Amino acid sequence: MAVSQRASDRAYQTLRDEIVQWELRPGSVLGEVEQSTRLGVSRTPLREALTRLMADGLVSSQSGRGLVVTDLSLASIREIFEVRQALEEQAARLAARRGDAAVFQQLEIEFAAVNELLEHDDPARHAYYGLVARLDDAIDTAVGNSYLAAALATLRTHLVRVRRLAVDDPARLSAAAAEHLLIVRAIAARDAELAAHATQVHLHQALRNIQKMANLQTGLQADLLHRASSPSTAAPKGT
Amino acid sequence: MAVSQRASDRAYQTLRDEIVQWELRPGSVLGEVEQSTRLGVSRTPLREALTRLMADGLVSSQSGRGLVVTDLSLASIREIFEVRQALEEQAARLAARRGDAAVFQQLEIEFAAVNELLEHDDPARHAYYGLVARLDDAIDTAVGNSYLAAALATLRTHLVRVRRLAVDDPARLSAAAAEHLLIVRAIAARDAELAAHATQVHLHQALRNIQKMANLQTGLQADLLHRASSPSTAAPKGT
DNA sequence: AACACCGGCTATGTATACAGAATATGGATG
DNA sequence: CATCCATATTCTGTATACATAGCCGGTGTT
Repeated sequence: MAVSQRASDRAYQTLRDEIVQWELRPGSVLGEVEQSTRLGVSRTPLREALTRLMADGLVSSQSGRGLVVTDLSLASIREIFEVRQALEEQAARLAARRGDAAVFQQLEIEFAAVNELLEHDDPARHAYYGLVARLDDAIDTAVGNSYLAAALATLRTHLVRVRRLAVDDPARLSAAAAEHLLIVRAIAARDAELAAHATQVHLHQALRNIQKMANLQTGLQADLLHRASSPSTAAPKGT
Repeated sequence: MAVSQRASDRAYQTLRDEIVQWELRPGSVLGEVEQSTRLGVSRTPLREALTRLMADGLVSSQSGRGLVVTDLSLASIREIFEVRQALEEQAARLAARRGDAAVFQQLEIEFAAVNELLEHDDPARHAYYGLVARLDDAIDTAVGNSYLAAALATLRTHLVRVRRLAVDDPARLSAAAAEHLLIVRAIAARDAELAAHATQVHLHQALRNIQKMANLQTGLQADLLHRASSPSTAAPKGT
């Protein structure tokens, strides 16, 4: 097995996935002994995993008493998007200047045909999000900036957490695909400023959609409790 | 003041300072036993410190065998500045919108009088860089975005490392202070776009200055060896 | 002489034991 | 009945012991 021989890596990835997938909800206390026994590793590698999670901002030490999964309020989502606007605009701009046009032309074709992807029976939208992930990878590669890539990587981790709240709106997904198409076209056409602007538009709409959904519900937090309580199977029971 | 009781914190800060101050040069191999004995802590907290340094991007595991202090080439400095442009422009813009004008008016007064600071006999420019640090803090506070603050914090760590290469130019420091003054004025006047543009100007000039100095020397690397020569510890391994 | 294999060594990765601190709890006293 | 203090428990933080894996050197064989 090439992946994750080290127990600390396994613990880190497991915990990170669980936090990102809302199996470990914000506010959950992560005791060392508790988690180490649960994950089947000793405390030493688990502590290393927790250290890395702290650096990611996924957990934080709650006033000296235990590590807790960080909260994800609507306010913090807005904060994440403020950083995202800055970094992704820059990434799109640089990718337009430096990218391999052929790569983005190929992506352009795929994004143009994304409606077919969305019509397939794919509740988790794996195909769609896989395409978005490939766009992210293509941008990272085109930019060729490890510091920017690292910053975007941690940011995207948080964004997966956000995604669990805002998905399931087919109309929004279709619109988002159209916005992505604009971005990809601009990059393929080597139009840096248009790529930057299109990215801004996309992020603005994405945040607006999240806020709209948050307003529909009577507070975001209340919904999280329901949505995260029924993990993988079945439809959430209507409230 | 609950400062760094934990041995892992002390080890982290010590190592981070040494890396940033070029006492531990790029390429230095950080063996666990070696460093733990040197710093007087056991391997466990030292490993935690190294984990955090890896997350910061100050050390990296060189092909799985041993942790080494990351390189800081001219290319990577350019990469750092690309991220910095994105983040600091956004920070300046948001600070202009949300900041307490009084705070920045006070900073404006101090930056206007910065030439007096520079004339004092202060080879390390502590007073000047202290003022810049207070501006950074004021911006962070004004923005009120923990994700942005965190991203800027790690970035600034790398920038201190860069600073060790590019300082010692009084003319540039004076010009930089003038650029800072423009930024502070724009924020105090609540002019977000001007603050963003002034920040871009400042960063452009700062990078240009670094590149100019790099060109004067016959390659940056050769100079690093001389400037950072602190022969006591950790010469790069090999030979 | 060159290459391959083997043995030892050093380094990391993990587990566990130990110490100190903080908190909760219970009993006693005002 | 409330409050305060003492004690016990449980947690984190640290140290050390142990296992394992990857390199280096040596030696033997081709």
